[in-house]
Amino acid sequence: MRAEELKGHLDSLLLATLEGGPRHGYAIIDELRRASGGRLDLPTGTIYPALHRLEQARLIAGSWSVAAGRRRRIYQLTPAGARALAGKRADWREFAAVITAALEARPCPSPA
Amino acid sequence: MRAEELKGHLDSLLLATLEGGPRHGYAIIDELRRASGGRLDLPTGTIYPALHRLEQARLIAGSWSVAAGRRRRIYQLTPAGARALAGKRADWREFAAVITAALEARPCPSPA
DNA sequence: TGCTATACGTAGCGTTGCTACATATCGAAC
DNA sequence: GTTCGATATGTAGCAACGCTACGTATAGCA
Repeated sequence: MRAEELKGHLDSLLLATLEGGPRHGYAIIDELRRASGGRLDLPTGTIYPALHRLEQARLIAGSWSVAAGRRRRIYQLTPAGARALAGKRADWREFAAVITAALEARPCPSPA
Repeated sequence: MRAEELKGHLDSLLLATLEGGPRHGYAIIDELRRASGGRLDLPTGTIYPALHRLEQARLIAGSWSVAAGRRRRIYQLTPAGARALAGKRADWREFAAVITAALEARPCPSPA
């Protein structure tokens, strides 16, 4: 999976993962790997800045917790985040349809 | 259609459009608009640099022509471009499947 | 003591698509 | 005749994004 492809779609994945309940960053990586059959294995340097962005945008809310001596930042969807996710799902469906159509459809033969 | 979404997929669209025969930049914009039902309306500042990239990568070959007093740069797929397009189509199908799965699938409830 | 897994973080980089602008020709409108 | 829009190409500079590479820290096991 090339890196550039993911651009603009990562936020949707993170929000969708948090739809299943609050999670911390490391667990989100695990869940995305699981949900994709291992094809989505995102580095921490991708996840954490993205979570910070989403938190600043108030789409997710974070809080610290400590379990087994390890500090974790637990994130959960805000109402705004849930609305954003719905919009992003619709966006994705349209985007995927457009790209698929343009890729698969035989274009009109060029007049040249 | 948000801008970031397209990143990493534009090259595929351009190659696919040229699969229908040689075309110049302006005509590619028209064809993409037609093939997408108007939902893909790319600015020239997006198309031309992308075409230059693809030409430098030898995936397309350009040549000047003059019709009705207007100079045009006609591009056509190279054999390498056709191979690249096949790969990109496969990439897209996998990418779309992964994102769709991650977006639609209910994730495992978090243990938290 | 060292290694691995867990867990978070950031600085810097490279790629990419877009905005805004510049240039030029042609045909139609005024 | 000049203005305007469509046709046609081009570039400089910007902003956004995901990744690499690093750093920090704790827990558990060999």
